[in-house]
Amino acid sequence: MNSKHAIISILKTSAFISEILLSGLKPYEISEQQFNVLRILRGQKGIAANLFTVQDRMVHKRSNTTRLIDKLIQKKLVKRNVCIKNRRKIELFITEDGLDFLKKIDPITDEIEKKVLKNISSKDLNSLISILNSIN
Amino acid sequence: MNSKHAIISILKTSAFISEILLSGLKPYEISEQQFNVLRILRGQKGIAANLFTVQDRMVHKRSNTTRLIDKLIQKKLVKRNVCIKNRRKIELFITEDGLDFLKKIDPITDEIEKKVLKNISSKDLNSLISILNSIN
DNA sequence: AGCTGTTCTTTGTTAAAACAAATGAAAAAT
DNA sequence: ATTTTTCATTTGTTTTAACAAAGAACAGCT
Repeated sequence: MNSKHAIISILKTSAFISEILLSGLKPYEISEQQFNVLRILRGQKGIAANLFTVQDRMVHKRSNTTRLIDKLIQKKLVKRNVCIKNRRKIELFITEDGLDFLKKIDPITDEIEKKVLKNISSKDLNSLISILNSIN
Repeated sequence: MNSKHAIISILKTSAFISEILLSGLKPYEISEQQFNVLRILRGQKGIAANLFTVQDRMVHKRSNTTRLIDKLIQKKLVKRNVCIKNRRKIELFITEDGLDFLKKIDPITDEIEKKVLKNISSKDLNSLISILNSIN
């Protein structure tokens, strides 16, 4: 009975946040997924990531990561090399341009994130995180 | 600091649930959004819904509701009339076929919903719902 | 070496989402 | 009564997601 409510709340809240984030990103002509990949690569701190690694950390695992990254490479935000040790694998890095780009957008997403959660107490925020993390 | 964690948890959990739901729906060849619209129309209990009403209750508000409903009409799960009182509006109803279809799928989604949340106590479930509802 | 199976990534194709603009109908204004 | 404005939905176009299948590279085996 409550399961259904909880599921709907999660899905709706997520869609609500996504829509706000997307409209914040729009002026910069980058999709939510591209933005996520870029942040994953920044999180690597110079260590190469292959497609599987990226996909594993992505929010939406069903999307076509190759083509998503193609777009980022077109924009020169990401660099792709073939791995010398295992030529099936690729090595992905964020470029300097990519880092600059993120630096420009960070304050915007930070503000959105804070704004969205402004009514939630710090205690509730922690409960929320821990409950959600026990789901997946 | 925690805002970012919370946002990511919400988005990831939602994507996780969506993917499971989608794979449950797949054998029935209906998308998550089509399924949602169908449930919204069932919730109307015979009262006509117009596009705006449906869109307002949908999880993803950016999608093209006209074409989404076209698909449901093709499948004869939904009926669309022009409203006589105001011919700009349309009247949407779920058909008998639509109700039967949902009756067939309900147990599957119910089971998924329960399974996904099986580790969450009833108390936590209620906190979760109330925290999320205070976001949007 | 040649064959077989497995891994990692790409490509092709179809369906759906995202956005802008257009249509048609009613209401309001002149 | 005609024009303008607003409303509700549809249509057109481009981008992205979803899925299946192919391709290239490696590892293990005989």
